[in-house]
Amino acid sequence: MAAGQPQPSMRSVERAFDVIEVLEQSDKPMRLSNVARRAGLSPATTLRLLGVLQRRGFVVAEQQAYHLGPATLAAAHSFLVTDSLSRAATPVLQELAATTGLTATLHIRSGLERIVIARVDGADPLRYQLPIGQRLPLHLGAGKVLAAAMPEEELEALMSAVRDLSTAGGKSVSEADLRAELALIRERGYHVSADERVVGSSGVSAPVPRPDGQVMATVGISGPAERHPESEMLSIVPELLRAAAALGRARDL
Amino acid sequence: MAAGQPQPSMRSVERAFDVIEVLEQSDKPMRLSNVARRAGLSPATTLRLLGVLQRRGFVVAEQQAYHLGPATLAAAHSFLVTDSLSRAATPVLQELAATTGLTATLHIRSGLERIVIARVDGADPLRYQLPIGQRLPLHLGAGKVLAAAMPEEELEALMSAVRDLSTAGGKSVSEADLRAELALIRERGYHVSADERVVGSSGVSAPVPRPDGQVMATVGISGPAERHPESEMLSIVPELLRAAAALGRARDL
DNA sequence: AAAGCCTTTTCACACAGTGAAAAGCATTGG
DNA sequence: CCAATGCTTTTCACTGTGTGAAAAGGCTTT
Repeated sequence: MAAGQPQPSMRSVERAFDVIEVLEQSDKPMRLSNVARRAGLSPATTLRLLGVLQRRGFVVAEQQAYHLGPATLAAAHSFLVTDSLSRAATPVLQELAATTGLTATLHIRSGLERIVIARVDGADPLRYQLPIGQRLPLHLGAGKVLAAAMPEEELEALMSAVRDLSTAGGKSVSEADLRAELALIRERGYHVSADERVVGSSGVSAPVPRPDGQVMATVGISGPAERHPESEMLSIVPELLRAAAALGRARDL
Repeated sequence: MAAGQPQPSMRSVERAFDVIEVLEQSDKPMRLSNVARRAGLSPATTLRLLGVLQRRGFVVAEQQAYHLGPATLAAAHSFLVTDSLSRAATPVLQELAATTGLTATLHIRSGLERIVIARVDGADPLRYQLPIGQRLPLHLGAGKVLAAAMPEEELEALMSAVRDLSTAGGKSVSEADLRAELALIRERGYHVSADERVVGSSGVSAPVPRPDGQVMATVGISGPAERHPESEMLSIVPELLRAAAALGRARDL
């Protein structure tokens, strides 16, 4: 395996993660019946799975409302300490943030989404949430850099998984539009965005290449659009590409 | 269920989490055979489990070395956003840290360990690692506050799980010693420690009660021992207890 | 008090998950 | 350069695990 997709099923294990995903998507604790419905499982099975997850600390039940538990944090901690990209991220992002005054972010692709792995805020006071660990789409903003590197098969899966491709700015986007943009990104090696995922925010992102050529991560810079015109974003590109290359080299300790 | 321990087994799911735990404990990527050995599973089964975990993003394989993946971060993010204690933690810890100048920490018990859920550094430059998500023992430092609240059965499990009860300072501790200390903590409602888990570090911790009386979390304050004598730690106790009560009340939004 | 919905338990069956063993690969050393 | 060792991956037939329907037991709601 190590990269294969022949499916030795493991149904019950798969279902356990379905439950985790359901709980992850909810922003508040869920009742059993609700979890079961969302995960497409019978209440009996769901109860059993939640029982195991609970004993393992991945789920916490407050009376009868379930949500994810502290063991998720312990696992995440291990990931951050072990993963070579994560470990390399902080200093690189810090330098980017320091020299540009903007917010620097590292995303890793996971399935048909991307996850915020690290982030360093620049001088600009545009700080929403502490978004480390947040799942974000692949078809908006920095996500496009990752989408541009996907094999056709997965790209199709993405297209059919996403109902509405239009941006937060309200611009409607067809599949053809998106594909054209991805081609452009592949050609140029970076992507400049504005008002895509967040209105009023613009940024530049570049792919972080792995030794084998695969692209599973992006580095990006972003900030409030009015204060930072596209020209400024473009001027950062060389430095961004240097940072991306540095991160790419970091995979072996 | 919701608090029960009748064991509807789910062997394969349980094993999946055994694998996660094994990977979590290792600070570097592991090979298949190694994971299998540590988890006590056959290579075939281990491979299948890793396959599922990989597809779910909970495990990443770099060539043939496995470690935890970015999906753990996404789950942790959801936990931090959803869990009422975590959400309440930051402001409370900030105030504690600000008024005392020390580091304030919140732990939650998970199984026979505790996990660092939130932490705010005080003025003192005693900052090792970014330890959020770290697993720490229940028999040292703030952990004792949690151990003191455990039902006898679980306490016994803890005692037999921990081989060596002695502190980092080198003081050897018998089971009777520990039990006596736990009784004292139950009586007083807080615990002052020095050189227990980390040499040169001392602190005070208090239990965070839940409405049902259960104690599954601790708030604590800690700093370098020479600069902060026990008397100073004791003077903080009232404020600490107030913080603990505030956190206890926070469980319902 | 009855109706409705939720959680939890029980049970018999089917097939998902299993490990032994074989087949492929890589690495090491003579 | 080939043999030997140790790892990963595949295959396969058996068995016990995981399964959902249905019943039983709790809450709320009206």
